[in-house]
Amino acid sequence: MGMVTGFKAQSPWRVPVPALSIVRRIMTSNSGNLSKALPKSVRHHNRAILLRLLYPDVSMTRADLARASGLTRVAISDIVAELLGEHLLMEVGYSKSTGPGKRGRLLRINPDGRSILALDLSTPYVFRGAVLNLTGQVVAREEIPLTADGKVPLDLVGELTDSLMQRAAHPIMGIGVSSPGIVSAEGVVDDATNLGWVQTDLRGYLHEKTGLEVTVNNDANNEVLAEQQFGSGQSDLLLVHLGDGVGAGLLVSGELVTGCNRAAGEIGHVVVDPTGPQCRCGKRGCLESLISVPKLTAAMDKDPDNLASILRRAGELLGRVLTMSAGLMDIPRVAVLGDSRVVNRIFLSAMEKTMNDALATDFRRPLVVDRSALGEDAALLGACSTVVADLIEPDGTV
Amino acid sequence: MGMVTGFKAQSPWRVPVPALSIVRRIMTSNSGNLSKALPKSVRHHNRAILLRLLYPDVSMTRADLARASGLTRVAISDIVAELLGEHLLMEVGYSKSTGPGKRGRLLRINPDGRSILALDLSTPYVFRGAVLNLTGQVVAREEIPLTADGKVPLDLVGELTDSLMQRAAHPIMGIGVSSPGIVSAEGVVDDATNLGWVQTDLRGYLHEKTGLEVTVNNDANNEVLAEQQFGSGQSDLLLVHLGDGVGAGLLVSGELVTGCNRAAGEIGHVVVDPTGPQCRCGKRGCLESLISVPKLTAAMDKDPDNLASILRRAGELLGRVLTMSAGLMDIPRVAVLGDSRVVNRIFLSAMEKTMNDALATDFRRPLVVDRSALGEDAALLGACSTVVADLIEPDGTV
DNA sequence: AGTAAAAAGTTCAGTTCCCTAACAATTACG
DNA sequence: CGTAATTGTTAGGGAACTGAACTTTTTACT
Repeated sequence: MGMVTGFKAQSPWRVPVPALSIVRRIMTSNSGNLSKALPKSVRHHNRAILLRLLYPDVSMTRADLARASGLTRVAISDIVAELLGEHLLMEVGYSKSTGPGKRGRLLRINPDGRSILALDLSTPYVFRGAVLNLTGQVVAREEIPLTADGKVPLDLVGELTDSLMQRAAHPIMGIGVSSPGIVSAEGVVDDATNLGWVQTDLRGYLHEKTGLEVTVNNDANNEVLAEQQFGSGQSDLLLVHLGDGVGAGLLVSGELVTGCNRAAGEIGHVVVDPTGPQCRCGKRGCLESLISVPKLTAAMDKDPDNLASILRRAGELLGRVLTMSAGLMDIPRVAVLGDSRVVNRIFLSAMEKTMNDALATDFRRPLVVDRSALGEDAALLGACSTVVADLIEPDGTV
Repeated sequence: MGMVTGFKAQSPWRVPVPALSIVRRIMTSNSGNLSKALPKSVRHHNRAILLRLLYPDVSMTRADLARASGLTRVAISDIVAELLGEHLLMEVGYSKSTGPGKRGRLLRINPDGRSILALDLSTPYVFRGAVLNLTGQVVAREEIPLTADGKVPLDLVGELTDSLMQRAAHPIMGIGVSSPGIVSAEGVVDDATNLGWVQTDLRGYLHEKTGLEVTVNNDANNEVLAEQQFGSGQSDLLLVHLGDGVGAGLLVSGELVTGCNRAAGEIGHVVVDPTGPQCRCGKRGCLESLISVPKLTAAMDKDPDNLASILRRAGELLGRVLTMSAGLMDIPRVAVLGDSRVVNRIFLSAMEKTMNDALATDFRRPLVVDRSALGEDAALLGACSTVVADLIEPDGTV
């Protein structure tokens, strides 16, 4: 390899060595993963890896876990002993023999090792709650109507929580909440106009009341987590919830996108047609004013002969406004959650076609647009998953 | 707290306890952070925390570092001794006294502790390279024209690397590359049509040749990393590069978004106007066919009386197609990089106004649209930052 | 049937990395 | 000048991993 031919060494650029105005890196950067690591954190991390390998219903021997995790059998035995002691794992018989050698004892998550409480405050007229086990199965349900006798919503949340706690048969791991509005990292709910909540410290209230760990997230955000954890398993996913409003949850590399104002996914009042109808938010042509479920069903009721074309146009509109986002983030799938009168084949295929027509290239696999695999329980399951995440996500401390 | 009033215990939902089709969590999920943790990883993590606190030119004493990191002075002393031994840190005098007590010794990054090689293969007609120090200052530059005597681009990359290595005055930490096209996680470049690269293992080639660590990223992706590291410091940021093509880089919570096909940011050939002009990609009305720098300058040359309106319309168009993404991800700022004949005040303010008109709500701070703080060196600086990241990002191993 | 090989899980010693506690050195202040 | 505060270091101890060796169980081969 000879010298480079024809280059100008030290050539002066137009920008004259831009003196590198190195602005100090702002410490809010990088997902806050700036906490110190302790030897203890190593254990926490490795516990999470084992639990994730087994979650939700995989059976493996210690030796399997060692191979899968890269840790030694010694370390696995130690961690497993700890997890068995905490009733998070259970032994379930012996492995099938596949050749010479001692058969290993199969381990799996003990679904009833803990109970999880989940609240869904995002449905109209009613607060819903459930007790779930570690694997996300609903063990018990409660609900409490919002119309109730002059009580404020926060008290109803308290009562719902009380009755859920009484129905939990195992140690309660934590409370997960799906709330409408903007939810801060500290669990403070803002802008939940339907509930009249402005800067309501929901996490503080529940933690104070119960002493339990409490995670609060926006409803659509939790729904996309549920879709990952209990649905498709995809780690890049956009979920759009069509309901009375329009919200979205966004997962990138398995991480929930929350945004700089914690307002990620709040797309209902983004103007998509400045000539559109007046929205209750004051602007014209918000997405919500065009394709919310009430708007579409009203249009369909009014013009029952053109159901298909109403739905097709709505699907095309939603597809059009989301196309660039799907392209920008290179997302493989958009899941839509909502009333099946609206979110049906016609709507979804119009949306899918619109997006793929605009996105198609040879380096991109076609985008899939379909209905969320989860039903009405999505928000509850998502809330549950935020609680379980403390156990199976290594990111936590280290 | 009494019993919940008016709830239906065990009420049967329309979806009859959806049997929880718990699809097994696909193991590609969650950013691949599933590697085991060892005591060694703890040290790596804590080293990174210290270096990040000091990066790029902060001076602190050991005691300062202990307070800032949460680690004890003992641990800090130990880690610092190690870093001093590796010439990554240096002592620079004593701290000012602010009260009683011994004065501490100030520590800072030793900019010349390592050299970093950066290559920018994304500019037309020429490959550019630079030697940088740890803090991202350019120490030397090289370039090599692409027009050269029948040599294939890969050989030119090799020659450029050779000459850069000769100019590195300190131990070389690694090579960072900004390449056009789609770059896989393994550093294989695909779809770089200008260079004729299809499935070209650039990282393998350079690693083989030099034995150094090599990171390869798409050019726009690296540029947004540079903008974070050496520009604004924001950890949520969209950077749009207007050049012969149109590309973007996206940062969410400080993490680069790469997408399921590694095609995140490849927005140039997303159709934004199906009635638009034919694009060389075969489709009609791709973003690139409407607002690439050549297209806009051609339009401006042809109609010199309407420069402002051409730019305004272009800015409005770009703003319109990016609005939903900014809303969906709740991004505070869009930075635009490109020729100042196009990316100027008129263009940017049209874009900014378009987006804020559509996004404005009371829970969202106004979006900022401006020019990237970095100039032509953005891609080089970004490449450099990917190399330095191994040092100052705790996420790596643990 | 007997023996060798293989695999699972455990025991033991050793390493890394952190913490707490105690100490020496330096500085300000009354 | 003595006391308190602060920095940085030394010494001892605990948590969590590894590697090597060991026991037990199971299969396979002669």
